[in-house]
Order: sequence, then C-alpha cells, then structure tokens
Amino acid sequence: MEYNFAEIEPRWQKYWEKNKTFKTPDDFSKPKYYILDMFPYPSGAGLHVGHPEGYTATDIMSRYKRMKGFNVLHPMGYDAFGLPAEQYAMQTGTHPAVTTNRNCDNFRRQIKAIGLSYDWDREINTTDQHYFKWTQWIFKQLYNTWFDKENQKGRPISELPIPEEIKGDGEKAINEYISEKRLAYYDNAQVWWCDSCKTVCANEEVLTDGSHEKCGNQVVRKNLKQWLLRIPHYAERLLQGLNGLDWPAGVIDMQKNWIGKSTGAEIDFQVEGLNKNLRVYTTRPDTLFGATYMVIAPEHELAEEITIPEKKTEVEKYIKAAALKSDLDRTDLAKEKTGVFSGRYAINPVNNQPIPIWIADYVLMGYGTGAIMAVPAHDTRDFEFAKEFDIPVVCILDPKEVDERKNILAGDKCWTEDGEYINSASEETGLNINGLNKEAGIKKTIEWLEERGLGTATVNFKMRDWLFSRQRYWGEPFPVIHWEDGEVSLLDDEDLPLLLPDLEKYSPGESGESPLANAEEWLHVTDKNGRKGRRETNTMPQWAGSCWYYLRYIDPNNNERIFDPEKEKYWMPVDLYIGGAEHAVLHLLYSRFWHKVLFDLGIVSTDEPFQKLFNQGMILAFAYETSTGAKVSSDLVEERDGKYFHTETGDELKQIVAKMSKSLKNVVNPDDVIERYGADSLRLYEMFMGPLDERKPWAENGVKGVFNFLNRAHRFFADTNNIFEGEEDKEVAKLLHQTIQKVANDIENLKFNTAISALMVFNNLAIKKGKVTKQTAETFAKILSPVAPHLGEELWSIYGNKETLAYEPWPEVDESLLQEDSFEYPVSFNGKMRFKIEIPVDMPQPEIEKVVLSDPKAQKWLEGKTVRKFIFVPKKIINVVVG
RNA sequence: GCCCGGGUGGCGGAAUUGGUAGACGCGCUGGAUUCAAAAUCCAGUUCUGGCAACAGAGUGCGGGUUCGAUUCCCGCCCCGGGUACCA
Repeated sequence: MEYNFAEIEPRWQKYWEKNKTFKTPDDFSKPKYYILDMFPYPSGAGLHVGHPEGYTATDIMSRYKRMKGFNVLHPMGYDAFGLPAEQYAMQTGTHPAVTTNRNCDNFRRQIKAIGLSYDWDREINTTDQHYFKWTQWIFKQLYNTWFDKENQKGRPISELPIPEEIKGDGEKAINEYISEKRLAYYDNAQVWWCDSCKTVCANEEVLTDGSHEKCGNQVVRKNLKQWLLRIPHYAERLLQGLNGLDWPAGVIDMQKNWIGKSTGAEIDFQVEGLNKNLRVYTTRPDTLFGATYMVIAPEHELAEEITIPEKKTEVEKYIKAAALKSDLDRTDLAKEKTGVFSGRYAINPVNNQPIPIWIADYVLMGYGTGAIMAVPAHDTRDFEFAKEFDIPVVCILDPKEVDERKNILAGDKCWTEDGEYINSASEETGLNINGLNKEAGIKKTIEWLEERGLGTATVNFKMRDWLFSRQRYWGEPFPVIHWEDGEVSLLDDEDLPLLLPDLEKYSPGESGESPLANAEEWLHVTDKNGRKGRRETNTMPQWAGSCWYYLRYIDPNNNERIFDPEKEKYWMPVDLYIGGAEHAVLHLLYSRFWHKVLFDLGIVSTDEPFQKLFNQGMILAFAYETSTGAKVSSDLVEERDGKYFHTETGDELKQIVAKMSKSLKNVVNPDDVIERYGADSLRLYEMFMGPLDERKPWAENGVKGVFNFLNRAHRFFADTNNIFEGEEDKEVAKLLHQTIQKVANDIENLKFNTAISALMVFNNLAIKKGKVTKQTAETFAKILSPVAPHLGEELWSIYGNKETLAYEPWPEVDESLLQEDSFEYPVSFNGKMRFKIEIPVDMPQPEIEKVVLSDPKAQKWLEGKTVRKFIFVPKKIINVVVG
C-alpha cells in the first residue's frame, strides 16, 4: 500500500473545510485556550519556510489541547498595510488593495496546504475597513485619555482636573493644558527621514549605523508635524507588568533595557555670577564630593547665557558644529570626546567649591535635564573627558582590596564599583559620608539634599514618545480634521471608518507630504458653520493594526462594537503567543501599551495581553564560500566525498550556515516541499530539525528522513493485516504508554523534536513486532495526529471511524504498565561504567551490594583493591569506589 | 564596552533534580532482495589501538567541588542576537 500523500492530504483538508471542523464556538462552559501566531505581512514572495515553523508549533499545540478537552481559539489573519504594495502602486498604478488581496489569497492558499487547524471564519485583515474602523476608534481612545500619575492609571480626558490658574487664562489655555495631557498629541517633531522611502521612521526603525531598517538607506533629520503617543507615561506600568509573564528572559531583558528605568536625584547647582540654578540629573548623588566639573548639552537653554563674553565665539562655534553633527552620523563621531569651557563656574552644594561648567555633546539634551555633574574618578565617560582636557580627578571612593587601588586613589584610573568613601565630608555644609558604602552613601546624600531643598530623588526612563505617523498612503487614515482656526477635532464614532480616497498617483510630495495631500476632494471639509478644514494627511504606522489584532479575533464580525465584552472576558489573555524574536521590543511593547490603556478604560479585562510568549528560531540554510570568504551560489556547488567544490573553478569550498537568500539560491519554498514530500513531512521536518527556539539550517535530507518515517508508519499502520483484535504484547503496550506520556509532556513543553523522536521509536518497535492490536493502532493514530494530522485522520478512518479524530480525547496513560519490577543498573567503578546488572527494585541495599560485588564481571575491577565506598542510587546507578 | 543566548560524532540534534554521553534522524560501510538499479529490509557506525574480547581518550579551553560533572563554581576562547556616551 503506497503512502499517497498527494491524494490523502488534500482530501482531508477538504473534509475539514467542508465540515468546518475547526470552527470555534464561544462555548463558555468549556475551559479555553487561546493560541496565537504573529500574523504575517502578506508579501508578494509568498510563504517562506520560516512561517510554517511557528505555525506548525501552534497548530500542534492547538490540536493537542482540543484532544485534552479545551475550547481552542486558533485564528489567522494578515498585517496587510505596508510599504511594498504602495511602492508597487507607484511603479505600476495598481491600487495597493488589489496587490494586497492577491497576496493574501496566495498566503491563504499556502497556509491551507499545510493543514493548519485555523478557524477561517475568524480571519482578519488590517486593511479591511471593518477592521481599521476599530483601529481608528482606539486612536480616539488614546487621544481622549490622560495618565493619572498618582494612581498610575489612564483616565478619560473628561476626568482631568484643570488647575484654577489655567482656568483663569481662558479656553485656549485650557485646551492647551488638555493637549499636553493627552496620550496622543500633534506636534512639531525632529524626526528621522528616509529620503529613499519618502517617509519618517521611528527611532526604533533606525539602525545604529544610521540606516533605515526597512531599506538600508541613510536617514536624515527633518522637522515635521507629527502625531506622537506618550508611551513613557506607562513606563513604570510596562516595566512592572513584565514580572508576571511567562516570557523568554531575553525578551524581558530587552524590554527592561528599552524602558531604561534609572533612579537617582536631580540636584541644583548655583551658577556663579548669575542668578540662576543649573539642575543636573545623576544616579550617583553620593559622588558629589568628587565632582570636578559640570557639563551641559550644546542644546541646553542656558548654554549661551552661561558663557562669559571672552568665550562667546568659541562656544558659539562649538554649538553650531554640534548641531551640524547631529545631522550627520553622530554615533561614528562619538568615539573621541569634544567640548568647550564656558568660562563660568557653578557652586557644588556639598562643599561650596566652584567647579567649571563645560559644554560638550557627550551629554544629551533628551535625557534627564541635559546637564550633568562630572565625577571623572568614578564615571568612565567623565574620566575620558577629564583626561582629554586636563581636568582634576578626585577619588572619593576607596575600592579597598583591588589590584589597581593605588592608581585609583591617585586618580589615574576610574573606579565605578562599590567601596568606602574618603574625602567626602564638609564642616561648612555638615554633610559627611566618609566610611559608608555606595548604597548608604546615596541614601544619606539624598536625605541631606532633600532636607535643604537642594535636590530631590528622581526616576528617569530612556523610553521616548512614540512617533505615530507616516507620510504614506497605504495605512490607516487618522480620523482627524485640522480646522483653519487652529482647532483639531476627531471624527465622531458614527463617521468611522474614515476610508482612504482613490488616487491617480501614489507618489509622495517632495516636501515630505503624504500622497493623501493630493486627494483634493477627500482632503477639504467644511463644517455646518462654513468653517474650512483639512483632513490629516499622514497615516498610521504599520504597528497600529498589529497592536490589537488579537482582540479582534475574539469577535471578528461584530459591527456594533470592537468586540463583545463577554467573549473578551472568556478568551483573554492569550495563553500562548509564538513568533519571531525580531518583535521582542517594538510590537510587543506597543501592544502592551495599548492593551494597558484599554484596560484602564475598562475595555479589556486583563492588564497584560500575552501570558506566555515563545520565539521560534530562524531557519537558515547551508551556503558555500571560497577560501577567501566569497559566497558561492548554491547552483555552482557540487559535492564529492563529503567535500564541496566549485563547478567552474574546481576550488574546494567551505560549507557554512547563512540566512536564506535569493542571491545564494538557497531559498526553500514550502510549496515545493509539499509537492515532493507532502504537508505532514513539511510539518514534521520543521519540528524535528531541533529545538523550536534555536536557529538551525534547512537540509533536504532531513525532510527525506521524516518522510521515510511517515512512509513506514503508513505502510505498517494502514495495512489492516497488521492489526488484530486481542491482547497487546507486553513490550508494545509498555512502550505505547511511555510514548503517550512522552509525547504529551514534550508537546506541553514545546519540545516537538523529541516528541517526534518518541513516535519514531514506537513505530520502529511496532514494525519489528509485525502486528499490533486495533486499540494500539488507534492510539498511535491519535498521538500522531497533532504533528501529522493528515496521516492521523487517514489511519483513524481506515480503522472504521466515521468522524474526525480532532476531538477524540487524548489517550490516558496506564500507569500500571509503566511500573518496573526490576531495573538494569549500570555499575561503575570509580565513576567509569563497566557493566550492567539486572536487579529487582525491591531488593534491600545490603543484598544488592553482595550481589554486585560477587558478580563474576566485578572481579576484574576488585582484584587487589579494597572497596572504599558503595554508592547506590535507586533506579539510577551503582558506583563502587575502590582503591 | 555592556546585557542575553549558544559551543556535544562526518551532519541536525538527545541526555529528569549532578547518575549508562551520543536517543531519534541524516550520511557512510557491509549484507539481503534484484538480470541490474531505485525502493525496501537487516547489521554496523564518537575517536584511537586491536581480528576480536577489550583497553584508553572524549561534551570549546584551563582549573575546582564531588564517589560521580555536558549539567554546579572560578578564570578564559570562539560564534550568534540585542544595545550603545541614557549620567
């Protein structure tokens, strides 16, 4: 009997589709399990083998959980706004919606061919007006929310208390005050501009070398009116929320770093000869006695005022150069420190000593107060600067027992760790922290500063406002009108969705305006009083649609509201979310932010959206390079005796592992794999390659391996001559139940590679035995079905079952079959395994010792030696120490 | 520089709380079947020595703890990812 996957698989896919096997009811009586994939951007290139990796993993879990009695929500959709369709439109004039729909159709076809058990009635598409209506609606919620810092909670703007002094200044002042509190605001912002894509990019989309993540071109700074979201208001909540999540530690770390919380103090320094204070932020107020100079950023508002006349020219030149520098590639120039002395001094509050104020671009205006006190002895950046400009280095923290102590005390070396304070007392001001350690020193200094009103304990975050608009056509339009009198208003809910206008031409304006600025009819509006207005021409970034899609799956066709709250309460949170690690920060942080706002407004019932997160590793491919490191396209490589040669030059090549790429001709298309080996083989191989979270190279021979397994399994289990009614062989029964248990455990722990291995082991034994009972065969079909669902269903039906096995209960493990009455112990002598011995599990230890030591095989190792120790670990090992 | 991962046969990878290193699969070798091949089946396959029984070595490197270390501790090396003057 042949394993005709090309006939079997489409037949079952049709069956599932026709019977709506995986349609998920909102049956609140059952325990729920929500399994989510990161939905794809439907590119024109179609699916690559990386997509099915995550999708298969979630599919296995979904199928397993259904058999375990869960009501499983497992949906799929498309994150379909995006640049490529728009660029294609610019070149060809094809409407992006046409391209997008075509690509979605192709993705759907490809995904269905893998046999994934999605509820297709819940499919969503971010470009569908019924979907983005609600994206626009959420934007309105953000706009109409302020963050109550005291209660750490977002609240409706209507609840914002307006201070009396603002009220007195009239309506305009009130509106301005409110604007400053909204989570979404419109402002002039210096932004990164990609001239090649004709769009702004968020800071996060600009790589460290100053290039645009999407296209690789260098970005430049530009000032534009933009929408921004005040995500930093939620910094503390976003940080705290990480604590209860079952997420990879690496992702949690990355989010923590991104949020970048630091605690310290803001301290005021009096500027000598000016009636002004200079406020600095420091995490190390304890090192005030070591402050030998101060630095303010070139953009600091006091930079010019502070500068004495004699230094004016020099300082102005420096500030100009620094401004220019920020237009260039700042990171490259960051290696050597530059700066200029303002000629002015500030008074150190702890000892009333004057210290010089410098202007230098190693201090950033955007963080803290844009000014620092510099402690070169205990901060590496300040140390470098001080050495560059010959500024004194005063050590105030004795590192004690450290090799470099002498150099550190002399100020020749920087010390940033803990120690004991020296030179840290002033009779004049009364502060003395000598002898304390870092922790106590920080505490005491802050108390001292606060008592005198010189400073306050402060918390700072690295995270910045989120730039939330793009100069694009193919995105969600903002439901916003800018009126001629300067008022900004949002559309009423009943006027949503605001659709995109059709355009003749999709190219952006040279000035950086979105293509929407050309849609004259759409653009201009007049209200009932004849006031003229202009619609917002920016559109939302691609993140917008993906920020909340997991919520829409819950109730995707609801036209009355975003979703039914009862359904939301039942299904949320997402129990398992699998996707690529590239979304560790941005998507997952933005989503969490929106979710928390919706939670505060009472729209969703959970504080966090994704309970468990897992990142699948990237699938790579073998590639080849010459001895000089030049990559060679795979079609120019031949293998001989396990070595690789260039077909043209004959040079020996080295096999390496690299990302799949068109230029290397090593891209694998899932369609081809399915055509040659079937969907079950594709699924199995993707899971069998190695641990889900690791990166691993694709190897065609590996596919053959799992194909072979399915073939063998089919040949044996589909042949009813091998199936009998009666009592199962003991060895088979025992292994079967071990396998049930192992497969279940491994699936729960996302260790699909070893689950498949266990199925192979059982298959091998069954074939060796030549026959199994019908019950065993049915059980095998069941435990095989999560990983190879087509073959599972096929076998199940061959045994005479009329219904799908997708909802058959997962087989129970018969514990009694797993009990051993004896165990084969490995016997070691001095830790080295020498032989094995079968011992009944109930034998008492003294007898075991006797049996082992008198065993003929043991004599060789005991000869002329004394037994020093006899180690016996039940069901593990016996180790005899001799000497 | 800093923060995370990861280094195990020819290859992908297994190995509960420290307890038989190399499961499973690929590849390779030999055999069966075949006119022959493909497919299939059987046996072997960490390395070194030996016909073999067997012995020695072995989880990136160097130390340590332990009866026993891929697993724990200390010090390094290499690879991958993130981040980069955040005071």
